[in-house]
Amino acid sequence: MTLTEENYLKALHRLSQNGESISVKRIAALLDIKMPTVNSMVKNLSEKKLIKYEKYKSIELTEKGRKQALLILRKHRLTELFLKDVMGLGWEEVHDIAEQIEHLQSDLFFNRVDEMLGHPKFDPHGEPIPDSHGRLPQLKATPLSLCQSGKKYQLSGVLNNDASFLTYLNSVDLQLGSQIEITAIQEFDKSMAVKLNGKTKTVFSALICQNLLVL
Amino acid sequence: MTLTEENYLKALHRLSQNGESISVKRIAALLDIKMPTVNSMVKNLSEKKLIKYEKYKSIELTEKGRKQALLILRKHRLTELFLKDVMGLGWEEVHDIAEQIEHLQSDLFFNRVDEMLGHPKFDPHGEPIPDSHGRLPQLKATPLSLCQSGKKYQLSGVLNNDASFLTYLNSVDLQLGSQIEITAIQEFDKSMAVKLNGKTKTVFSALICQNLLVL
DNA sequence: TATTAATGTTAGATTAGTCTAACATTTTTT
DNA sequence: AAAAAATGTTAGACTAATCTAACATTAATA
Repeated sequence: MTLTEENYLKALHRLSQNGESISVKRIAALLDIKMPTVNSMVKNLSEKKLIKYEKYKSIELTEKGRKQALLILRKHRLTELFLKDVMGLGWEEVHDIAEQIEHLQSDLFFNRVDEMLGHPKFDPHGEPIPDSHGRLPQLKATPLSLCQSGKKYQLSGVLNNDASFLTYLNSVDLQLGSQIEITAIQEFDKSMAVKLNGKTKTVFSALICQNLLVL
Repeated sequence: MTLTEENYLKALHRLSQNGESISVKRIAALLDIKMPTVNSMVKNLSEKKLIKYEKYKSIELTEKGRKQALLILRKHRLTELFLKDVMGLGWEEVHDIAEQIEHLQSDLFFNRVDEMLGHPKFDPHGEPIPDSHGRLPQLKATPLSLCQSGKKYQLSGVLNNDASFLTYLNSVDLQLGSQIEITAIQEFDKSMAVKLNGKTKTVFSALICQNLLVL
């Protein structure tokens, strides 16, 4: 597969995420490429059985195509974690570099990255990292707001990256992997009384709960 | 610059290393590409002032071209060291991966790699690593066999990668950067009595001395 | 439902990098 | 110095990925 084809597959996968059907227009918009160009690439990918395509109909990834997309996504997410955790780059700096590294052809390299990170299952946004066969773990991180009282969870990501939110998380010493136990939920405003890492007790507003992803 | 252009520049630089003049034929052979293809690329690089080219004459890198080539070489050599020392990959495994990573566009990434490695000046073969401006250090690693008695040196590379040789180096705990002090040189067989890292005393045969590069 | 708007497709051009076949120049050998 | 060999160049074709302009179909709206 060419680098360009890989980028189309990634885009296709991303568009297929939010339920809506995939159109030439949307691909063109996402990749900032003109529609006729997309059209010819769509034909190409269709010939390679990576997508299902019929004129004027909406586009779908085949199983083969989805697997390829997930393998690229795996490389992207592992790379982001690596750049951040091993190399100490800032979260906002890693995306562009990962966009380039994700296209490397070297199982050896990515297996080693995976190993150095301890075979992570989720990235810092709580998004699952596909395994080396392009399969996704069944588990999906849930917003804390949908969780039950009396249970324990692990912070697996956040849905909001505002500085003020992240600063708050720091202030209560909440990091990826931190334990969150819900001790009570207020009926009225949906705020939650929680115990963090088995120690600190505090209260999360509904808004905070909506932005914390847990497992 | 495109990836292809970068690879041509690297090839040009490599060919310019061993004195001989650079011909279309030699570039074609090195890159495994047909001569007419090389010919057109040579014209292209010439227009971009990266090489000096006249029909039927031999080819030379311009200062600009050499600088570009050295910047790529820098990325390649830093990457190889990183893959080996930070990621623990084998020396024989790193080249192909570095060939891909060397084309990444990210000063941030390579500066961080450089930093994590402690701004190394030489790669494990004793080859100098160009600085971030594409300049080479004046120093050139020397075989230990040409060094003087009573002086201290740092191991900067090896000229032999046989397993038996490397195993030997391991057995005397000799690594890149290790200190080697020459305490005496035998007139007869050119063997050297040495003190390693200020501790271990041993004797290196002439053959060993010829294959150790020091600064 | 007829028209208009939005979206999708085709046709044909362009660029980078590659090729083969044919021709040109330089170098080597006789 | 002439012939042969080696090397270099030009011409023209091909593929992947892009574009614009024109045309076609589907969806929205009056």
